[in-house]
Amino acid sequence: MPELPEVEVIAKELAQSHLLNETIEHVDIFWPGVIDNLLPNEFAKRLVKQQILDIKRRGKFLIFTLTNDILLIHLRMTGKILITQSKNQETFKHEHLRLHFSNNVILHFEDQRKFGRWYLLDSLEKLNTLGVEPLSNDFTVKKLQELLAAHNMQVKPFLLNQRFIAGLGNIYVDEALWEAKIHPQCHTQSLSKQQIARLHAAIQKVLELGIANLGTSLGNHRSNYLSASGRKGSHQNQLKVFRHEGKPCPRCGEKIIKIRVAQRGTHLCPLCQFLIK
DNA sequence: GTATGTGTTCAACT
DNA sequence: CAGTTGAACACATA
Repeated sequence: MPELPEVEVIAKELAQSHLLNETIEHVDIFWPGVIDNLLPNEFAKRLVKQQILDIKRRGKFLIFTLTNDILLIHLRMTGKILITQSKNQETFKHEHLRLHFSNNVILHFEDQRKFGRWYLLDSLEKLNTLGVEPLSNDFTVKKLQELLAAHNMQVKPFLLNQRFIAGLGNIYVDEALWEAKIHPQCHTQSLSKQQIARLHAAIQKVLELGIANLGTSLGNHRSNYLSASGRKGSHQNQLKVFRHEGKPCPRCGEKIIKIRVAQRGTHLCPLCQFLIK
Protein backbone atom coordinates (compact mmCIF):
# COMPACT_ATOMS: atom_id res chain seq x y z
CA MET A 1 0.00 0.00 0.00
CA PRO A 2 2.53 2.60 0.97
CA GLU A 3 4.83 3.82 -1.78
CA LEU A 4 7.74 6.25 -1.53
CA PRO A 5 5.70 9.31 -0.43
CA GLU A 6 3.82 7.41 2.27
CA VAL A 7 6.99 5.79 3.64
CA GLU A 8 8.72 9.18 3.56
CA VAL A 9 5.92 10.75 5.62
CA ILE A 10 6.06 7.87 8.11
CA ALA A 11 9.86 8.12 8.41
CA LYS A 12 9.70 11.87 9.01
CA GLU A 13 7.00 11.48 11.64
CA LEU A 14 8.88 8.69 13.41
CA ALA A 15 12.01 10.81 13.50
CA GLN A 16 10.02 13.47 15.35
CA SER A 17 7.99 11.20 17.60
CA HIS A 18 10.19 10.98 20.71
CA LEU A 19 11.73 7.70 19.56
CA LEU A 20 15.18 9.04 18.75
CA ASN A 21 17.73 8.11 21.41
CA GLU A 22 15.13 6.07 23.29
CA THR A 23 15.87 2.50 24.35
CA ILE A 24 13.80 -0.56 23.47
CA GLU A 25 12.78 -2.15 26.77
CA HIS A 26 10.53 -4.96 25.63
CA VAL A 27 9.30 -6.62 22.43
CA ASP A 28 5.90 -8.33 22.00
CA ILE A 29 5.55 -10.67 19.04
CA PHE A 30 1.98 -11.70 18.30
CA TRP A 31 2.67 -13.29 14.89
CA PRO A 32 6.26 -14.52 14.40
CA GLY A 33 5.99 -14.62 10.59
CA VAL A 34 6.55 -10.88 10.49
CA ILE A 35 10.25 -11.38 11.34
CA ASP A 36 12.07 -12.37 8.21
CA ASN A 37 15.55 -13.44 9.12
CA LEU A 38 15.63 -14.51 12.77
CA LEU A 39 13.77 -16.69 15.22
CA PRO A 40 11.38 -14.64 17.37
CA ASN A 41 13.36 -15.19 20.58
CA GLU A 42 16.67 -14.14 19.03
CA PHE A 43 14.99 -11.13 17.41
CA ALA A 44 13.50 -9.90 20.68
CA LYS A 45 16.63 -10.60 22.71
CA ARG A 46 18.86 -8.77 20.27
CA LEU A 47 16.58 -5.70 20.11
CA VAL A 48 16.18 -5.14 23.83
CA LYS A 49 18.45 -2.42 25.29
CA GLN A 50 19.34 -1.04 21.87
CA GLN A 51 18.78 2.65 21.24
CA ILE A 52 17.20 4.18 18.14
CA LEU A 53 19.87 6.47 16.74
CA ASP A 54 18.30 7.43 13.43
CA ILE A 55 15.22 6.78 11.27
CA LYS A 56 15.31 7.16 7.48
CA ARG A 57 13.76 5.87 4.26
CA ARG A 58 15.31 4.17 1.23
CA GLY A 59 12.93 3.09 -1.53
CA LYS A 60 9.93 1.73 0.35
CA PHE A 61 12.04 0.55 3.31
CA LEU A 62 12.11 2.20 6.71
CA ILE A 63 15.63 2.14 8.17
CA PHE A 64 16.14 2.28 11.92
CA THR A 65 19.77 2.70 12.89
CA LEU A 66 20.20 1.03 16.30
CA THR A 67 23.13 0.93 18.69
CA ASN A 68 24.51 -2.29 17.19
CA ASP A 69 22.20 -3.22 14.33
CA ILE A 70 20.11 -2.04 11.43
CA LEU A 71 16.37 -2.64 11.59
CA LEU A 72 14.65 -2.62 8.20
CA ILE A 73 10.87 -2.58 7.90
CA HIS A 74 8.96 -3.11 4.67
CA LEU A 75 5.22 -2.41 4.92
CA ARG A 76 4.29 -4.09 1.61
CA MET A 77 0.55 -3.72 0.99
CA THR A 78 -1.21 -3.17 4.31
CA GLY A 79 1.55 -2.80 6.90
CA LYS A 80 1.16 0.12 9.25
CA ILE A 81 3.12 1.63 12.11
CA LEU A 82 1.33 3.46 14.89
CA ILE A 83 2.87 5.31 17.79
CA THR A 84 0.98 5.56 21.06
CA GLN A 85 1.85 6.72 24.55
CA SER A 86 -0.50 4.82 26.81
CA LYS A 87 0.18 1.52 28.55
CA ASN A 88 -1.69 -1.77 28.71
CA GLN A 89 -3.57 -1.35 25.49
CA GLU A 90 -5.49 -4.15 23.88
CA THR A 91 -3.86 -5.44 20.74
CA PHE A 92 -5.31 -4.17 17.48
CA LYS A 93 -7.07 -6.65 15.24
CA HIS A 94 -4.09 -7.32 12.95
CA GLU A 95 -1.31 -6.22 15.28
CA HIS A 96 1.70 -8.54 14.91
CA LEU A 97 4.50 -6.84 16.79
CA ARG A 98 5.04 -4.15 19.40
CA LEU A 99 8.11 -2.30 20.69
CA HIS A 100 8.01 -0.79 24.17
CA PHE A 101 10.36 2.13 24.82
CA SER A 102 11.90 3.46 27.99
CA ASN A 103 9.78 6.63 27.82
CA ASN A 104 6.52 4.59 27.68
CA VAL A 105 6.04 5.18 23.95
CA ILE A 106 4.84 2.08 22.10
CA LEU A 107 5.47 1.38 18.42
CA HIS A 108 2.75 -0.92 17.05
CA PHE A 109 2.94 -2.83 13.78
CA GLU A 110 -0.31 -4.00 12.22
CA ASP A 111 -0.75 -5.68 8.87
CA GLN A 112 -4.02 -7.14 7.67
CA ARG A 113 -2.49 -9.16 4.85
CA LYS A 114 0.68 -10.22 6.68
CA PHE A 115 2.96 -9.36 3.74
CA GLY A 116 5.03 -6.80 5.66
CA ARG A 117 8.42 -7.87 6.99
CA TRP A 118 10.96 -6.80 9.63
CA TYR A 119 14.68 -7.53 9.17
CA LEU A 120 17.25 -7.17 11.96
CA LEU A 121 20.64 -7.01 10.24
CA ASP A 122 24.21 -5.98 10.87
CA SER A 123 24.55 -4.00 7.64
CA LEU A 124 22.66 -2.19 4.90
CA GLU A 125 23.71 -4.79 2.33
CA LYS A 126 20.13 -5.86 1.69
CA LEU A 127 19.42 -2.45 0.17
CA ASN A 128 22.15 -2.88 -2.46
CA THR A 129 19.66 -4.33 -4.93
CA LEU A 130 17.61 -1.14 -4.87
CA GLY A 131 17.86 1.23 -7.81
CA VAL A 132 18.31 4.98 -7.84
CA GLU A 133 16.37 7.22 -5.45
CA PRO A 134 14.05 9.18 -7.74
CA LEU A 135 14.20 12.36 -5.63
CA SER A 136 17.99 12.36 -5.29
CA ASN A 137 20.56 14.20 -7.38
CA ASP A 138 21.62 10.86 -8.85
CA PHE A 139 18.32 10.60 -10.70
CA THR A 140 19.03 12.67 -13.77
CA VAL A 141 17.41 12.59 -17.22
CA LYS A 142 20.61 10.98 -18.46
CA LYS A 143 20.43 8.30 -15.77
CA LEU A 144 16.81 7.54 -16.63
CA GLN A 145 17.67 7.40 -20.32
CA GLU A 146 20.50 4.94 -19.64
CA LEU A 147 18.28 2.74 -17.49
CA LEU A 148 15.54 2.70 -20.13
CA ALA A 149 18.04 1.88 -22.88
CA ALA A 150 19.57 -0.97 -20.89
CA HIS A 151 16.32 -2.95 -20.99
CA ASN A 152 13.58 -3.49 -23.44
CA MET A 153 10.34 -3.98 -21.69
CA GLN A 154 7.03 -2.22 -21.19
CA VAL A 155 7.58 1.04 -19.35
CA LYS A 156 5.10 0.32 -16.54
CA PRO A 157 6.73 -2.89 -15.30
CA PHE A 158 10.08 -1.13 -15.73
CA LEU A 159 8.98 1.66 -13.39
CA LEU A 160 7.58 -0.81 -10.86
CA ASN A 161 10.87 -2.73 -10.70
CA GLN A 162 12.70 -1.58 -7.56
CA ARG A 163 16.10 -2.58 -8.99
CA PHE A 164 15.93 0.25 -11.52
CA ILE A 165 14.21 3.06 -9.61
CA ALA A 166 13.35 2.58 -5.92
CA GLY A 167 10.04 3.66 -4.43
CA LEU A 168 7.45 3.81 -7.20
CA GLY A 169 4.31 1.67 -6.91
CA ASN A 170 1.11 1.20 -8.84
CA ILE A 171 -0.52 4.53 -7.95
CA TYR A 172 2.39 6.87 -8.63
CA VAL A 173 3.42 4.99 -11.79
CA ASP A 174 -0.04 5.44 -13.33
CA GLU A 175 -0.02 9.10 -12.29
CA ALA A 176 3.50 9.75 -13.61
CA LEU A 177 2.76 8.10 -16.98
CA TRP A 178 -0.41 10.19 -17.36
CA GLU A 179 1.55 13.32 -16.44
CA ALA A 180 4.22 12.46 -19.04
CA LYS A 181 1.62 11.44 -21.68
CA ILE A 182 3.16 8.01 -22.11
CA HIS A 183 1.20 4.79 -22.60
CA PRO A 184 2.13 2.21 -19.92
CA GLN A 185 2.76 -0.44 -22.59
CA CYS A 186 5.26 1.61 -24.57
CA HIS A 187 8.58 -0.19 -24.69
CA THR A 188 11.46 1.43 -22.87
CA GLN A 189 13.71 1.59 -25.93
CA SER A 190 11.02 3.25 -28.05
CA LEU A 191 10.75 6.41 -25.93
CA SER A 192 11.92 9.66 -27.49
CA LYS A 193 14.24 12.10 -25.80
CA GLN A 194 11.29 14.40 -25.12
CA GLN A 195 9.24 11.59 -23.63
CA ILE A 196 12.11 10.60 -21.35
CA ALA A 197 12.56 14.18 -20.17
CA ARG A 198 8.80 14.42 -19.50
CA LEU A 199 8.81 11.11 -17.64
CA HIS A 200 11.72 12.21 -15.47
CA ALA A 201 9.96 15.45 -14.52
CA ALA A 202 6.64 13.64 -14.02
CA ILE A 203 8.09 11.06 -11.62
CA GLN A 204 9.58 13.77 -9.43
CA LYS A 205 6.44 15.90 -9.64
CA VAL A 206 3.98 13.20 -8.54
CA LEU A 207 6.25 11.95 -5.74
CA GLU A 208 6.92 15.44 -4.40
CA LEU A 209 3.22 16.28 -4.54
CA GLY A 210 2.39 13.02 -2.79
CA ILE A 211 4.78 13.90 0.04
CA ALA A 212 3.48 17.47 0.26
CA ASN A 213 -0.05 16.06 0.59
CA LEU A 214 1.15 13.58 3.27
CA GLY A 215 0.45 10.53 1.12
CA THR A 216 -2.51 8.83 -0.51
CA SER A 217 -5.24 7.38 1.75
CA LEU A 218 -7.76 5.51 -0.38
CA GLY A 219 -11.03 4.39 1.17
CA ASN A 220 -12.02 4.25 4.81
CA HIS A 221 -10.98 0.75 5.78
CA ARG A 222 -8.43 0.39 8.57
CA SER A 223 -6.00 -1.32 6.21
CA ASN A 224 -5.74 1.85 4.11
CA TYR A 225 -2.81 4.17 4.55
CA LEU A 226 -2.44 6.21 7.71
CA SER A 227 0.78 7.77 8.93
CA ALA A 228 2.47 6.74 12.18
CA SER A 229 0.47 9.32 14.11
CA GLY A 230 -2.74 8.01 12.56
CA ARG A 231 -3.20 10.88 10.09
CA LYS A 232 -4.73 10.42 6.66
CA GLY A 233 -3.01 11.90 3.64
CA SER A 234 -4.90 14.00 1.10
CA HIS A 235 -3.22 13.05 -2.15
CA GLN A 236 -6.15 10.77 -3.06
CA ASN A 237 -7.97 14.04 -3.88
CA GLN A 238 -5.24 15.03 -6.37
CA LEU A 239 -5.08 11.80 -8.38
CA LYS A 240 -5.65 12.31 -12.10
CA VAL A 241 -6.23 8.75 -13.35
CA PHE A 242 -5.74 6.20 -10.57
CA ARG A 243 -9.16 4.65 -9.80
CA HIS A 244 -10.77 7.24 -12.08
CA GLU A 245 -12.09 4.71 -14.61
CA GLY A 246 -14.96 6.23 -16.64
CA LYS A 247 -14.28 9.76 -15.38
CA PRO A 248 -13.10 12.49 -17.75
CA CYS A 249 -9.38 13.02 -18.26
CA PRO A 250 -8.51 16.30 -16.48
CA ARG A 251 -6.47 17.33 -19.54
CA CYS A 252 -8.63 16.45 -22.54
CA GLY A 253 -11.98 15.22 -21.22
CA GLU A 254 -11.73 11.75 -22.76
CA LYS A 255 -12.92 8.91 -20.50
CA ILE A 256 -10.19 7.30 -18.39
CA ILE A 257 -9.91 3.57 -19.03
CA LYS A 258 -8.60 0.72 -16.92
CA ILE A 259 -6.58 -2.10 -18.45
CA ARG A 260 -4.24 -4.78 -17.11
CA VAL A 261 -0.52 -4.39 -17.57
CA ALA A 262 1.88 -6.85 -15.96
CA GLN A 263 -1.02 -8.22 -13.88
CA ARG A 264 -1.69 -4.84 -12.34
CA GLY A 265 -4.74 -2.64 -12.72
CA THR A 266 -3.60 0.26 -14.91
CA HIS A 267 -5.41 3.55 -15.47
CA LEU A 268 -4.82 5.83 -18.42
CA CYS A 269 -6.27 8.34 -20.85
CA PRO A 270 -6.47 6.61 -24.24
CA LEU A 271 -6.22 9.95 -26.05
CA CYS A 272 -3.34 11.61 -24.17
CA GLN A 273 -1.34 8.43 -23.70
CA PHE A 274 -0.85 7.05 -27.18
CA LEU A 275 0.73 3.64 -27.64
CA ILE A 276 3.86 3.60 -29.76
CA LYS A 277 5.68 0.30 -29.55
C1' DG B 1 -19.13 -18.39 -4.64
C1' DT B 2 -15.80 -14.93 -7.66
C1' DA B 3 -12.53 -11.32 -8.59
C1' DT B 4 -9.61 -7.83 -6.96
C1' DG B 5 -5.82 -5.38 -4.47
C1' DT B 6 -1.26 0.90 -2.86
C1' DG B 7 4.06 -5.27 -3.05
C1' DT B 8 7.65 -8.49 -3.68
C1' DT B 9 9.82 -12.90 -4.71
C1' DC B 10 10.50 -17.14 -6.93
C1' DA B 11 9.98 -20.85 -10.23
C1' DA B 12 9.24 -21.96 -14.80
C1' DC B 13 9.01 -20.64 -19.22
C1' DT B 14 10.35 -18.24 -23.96
C1' DC C 1 21.59 -13.99 -19.53
C1' DA C 2 17.15 -11.05 -20.38
C1' DG C 3 12.59 -10.77 -19.90
C1' DT C 4 7.76 -12.58 -19.05
C1' DT C 5 4.18 -14.92 -16.65
C1' DG C 6 1.83 -17.01 -12.97
C1' DA C 7 1.71 -18.39 -8.39
C1' DA C 8 2.41 -17.57 -3.77
C1' DC C 9 1.97 -15.05 0.59
C1' DA C 10 -3.20 -13.78 3.64
C1' DC C 11 -7.20 -11.25 4.30
C1' DA C 12 -11.07 -8.23 3.45
C1' DT C 13 -14.18 -6.18 0.43
C1' DA C 14 -17.30 -5.61 -3.53
